[in-house]
Amino acid sequence: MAHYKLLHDWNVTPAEAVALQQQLRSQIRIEPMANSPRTIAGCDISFNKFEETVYAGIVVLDLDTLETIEETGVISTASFPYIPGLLSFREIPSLLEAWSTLKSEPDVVMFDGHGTAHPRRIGIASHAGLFLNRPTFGCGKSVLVGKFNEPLTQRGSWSPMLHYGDVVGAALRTKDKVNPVYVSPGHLIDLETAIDLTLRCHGGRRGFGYRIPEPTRRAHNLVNALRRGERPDLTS
DNA sequence: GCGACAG
DNA sequence: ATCTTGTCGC
Repeated sequence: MAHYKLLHDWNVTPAEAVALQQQLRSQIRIEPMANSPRTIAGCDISFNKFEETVYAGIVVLDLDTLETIEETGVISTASFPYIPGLLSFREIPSLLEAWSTLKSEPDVVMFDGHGTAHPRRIGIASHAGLFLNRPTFGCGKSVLVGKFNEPLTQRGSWSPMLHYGDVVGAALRTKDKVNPVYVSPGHLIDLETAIDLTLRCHGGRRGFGYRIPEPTRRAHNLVNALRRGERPDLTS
């Protein structure tokens, strides 16, 4: 089973969460990946509004064929509320539970959110990367922080996202004429590699494929099916 | 002080 | 995030 290191307690107040981010940010390493990845994991959580129960899932794919290698899901509970800038404290705990049930160890992990494109440069992808101790990056559907020029409409076009003088990520077009996704490195990876991997995770080519990259898309479908009770096999 | 604000 | 049908545009 895949493991991770519990760097700190998750039972904290919002103020303590911010203090933890300030303390952890110095440990984040933005650098080229040490090894060429063969597998990539996508993760996501789903829940019914106003309820504590959350459904967390992870899907592992082969980077070359985009075939699903493994998938897992868990039903858990999230006590921390959603607060912009503190998303990791709400989602990572349950995602780690799912992670611990994985048989394989993904080479790199994609998150539905941001990495360095965060007010304190430690979005969910970066935070999780420290716990998992492996390359991670974020691919969000909307912006938290960062200014950028609209990239050209062609798939593959991108423009840097700037925040207080730092290039924190990229607005990347994953498909012709559709809104861009926002990519940023999490830990043990650089922006260029994160962009490349995101493009490789597209069922791409001429009108096929979606805006959301396959790892996240499949994880999203998985957790929704779990929430609706359509995947009893993942529970028992 | 006002507005913005991942999922 | 989630609740939901049709509809505008390429």
